[in-house]
Amino acid sequence: MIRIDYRDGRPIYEQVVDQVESLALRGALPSGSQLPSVRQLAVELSINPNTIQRAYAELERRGVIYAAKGRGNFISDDISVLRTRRLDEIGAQIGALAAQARALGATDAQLQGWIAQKGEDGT
Amino acid sequence: MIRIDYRDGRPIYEQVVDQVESLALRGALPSGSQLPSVRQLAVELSINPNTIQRAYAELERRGVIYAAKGRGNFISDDISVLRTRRLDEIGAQIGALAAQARALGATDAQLQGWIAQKGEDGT
Amino acid sequence: MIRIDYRDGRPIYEQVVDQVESLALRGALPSGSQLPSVRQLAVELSINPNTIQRAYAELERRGVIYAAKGRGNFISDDISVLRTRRLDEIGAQIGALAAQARALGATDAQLQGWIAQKGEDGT
Amino acid sequence: MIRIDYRDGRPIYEQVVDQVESLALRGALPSGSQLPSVRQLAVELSINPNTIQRAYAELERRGVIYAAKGRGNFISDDISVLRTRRLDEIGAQIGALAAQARALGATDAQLQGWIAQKGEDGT
DNA sequence: GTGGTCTAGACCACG
DNA sequence: GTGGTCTAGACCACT
Repeated sequence: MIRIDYRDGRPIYEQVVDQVESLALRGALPSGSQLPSVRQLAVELSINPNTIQRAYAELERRGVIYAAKGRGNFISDDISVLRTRRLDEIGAQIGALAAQARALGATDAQLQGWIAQKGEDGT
Repeated sequence: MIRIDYRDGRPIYEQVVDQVESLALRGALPSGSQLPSVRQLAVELSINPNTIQRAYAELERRGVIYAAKGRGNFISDDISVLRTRRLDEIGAQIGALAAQARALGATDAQLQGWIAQKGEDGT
Repeated sequence: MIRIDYRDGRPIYEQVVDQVESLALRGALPSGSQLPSVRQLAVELSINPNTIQRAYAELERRGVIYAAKGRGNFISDDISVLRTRRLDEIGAQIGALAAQARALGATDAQLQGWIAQKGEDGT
Repeated sequence: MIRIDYRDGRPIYEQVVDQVESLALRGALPSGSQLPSVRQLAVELSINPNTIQRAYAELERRGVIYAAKGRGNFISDDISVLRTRRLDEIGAQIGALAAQARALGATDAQLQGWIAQKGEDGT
């Protein structure tokens, strides 16, 4: 379910955080569902438990999951709030990139093309 | 002309690279114009000459500038090519972000709003 | 009567202890009244009887309840003593927080506002 | 400047975070001033560098300090914002405790006494 | 068995 | 020399 790309320059714990967050925000991991334990996921991905621990701590800090000592880690209930917050962030990033593109001479048509849904008429 | 933000987590040499590249692509630094020498810019920014050297090396690798030994560093002639290449990169990033946003339930109207030019009717 | 919040980071036994103690000190559980049995409460809350056992042991240690072997657990008689002791603790905490606030530049007016009864003129 | 209390049940890294944050918010560590390096402070307190690293990471997350790779950690510029935020937190805590105290029968006089400045007429 | 903390030691990027 | 990441192994509190 989670994959580590060692060629990726980003730290492992960050890759884990992003993938779990993405799955949770998309609803692939429903609220209340239990995550694999720190040790179990560490074995599965063949990395150190401390690295998973760090990823889970960051996810809890972001409100994506909550930790119950002795029981496990679970997807948080208020995911929709996080989803809208994430959408705001993406919007800000797209806005900044669009401004950069315009400064380099991009036309509205180009911008439209970039955000157009890929394969929208795919069979 | 170039400013270093020490609070920024990004490395100093990267900040220099990005700012010079941005100025060149926008045309603020025309083709053939000479850049400040490594030592001069290092003194001006109060940072280590090695850091400037590294930034200039990266800029040369990207084709933004070229180094003429004993004479100095100059903005490359083929800036327009780099500009279109940079626009392609931005386009790819915006496309990826737009796909993410759609996966989280963003509407076309939202996407349109994000790329809309800010203050287009500003006085 | 007692509710467990699994999202709360605090251990379950501590949540049980705090809630029973609070009910007892407020008089909602009068002196001498019988508590649910360990097994019964464990079933009701769907948690391990060991956890309830630990909570009751802690409550007995604090003098909030007493255990009569073979008969059950009962609210202690000397609740008023515990209430004043608890008030002393709260007072110490408020005092420490007030000192912290003053060190950060809080005014007396702010402190007064914080301890002012909320909704004192509520209908 | 920083002291670890091993009898304190709280984790070491949290003690470091709280003490540095307190010093910064009170102005004892002015904005821009450099903190001891991770390794140096670890030696000074006779604890593992990783523990200090974790404390500094948390302080950076809170906006109290910023880290410049290869240069060191420095107190952030916008401390006043954090101070008011911290005061809001303290106010909320005092409010909650005051409500608890009232529920246990505390009088306004008692509350006033608790927030009264200690030793205000000390010679 | 589970999460949380800590130690010890190593490697890398940056300046 | 400095911060950032990772591994290995250990101990503790909680269920």
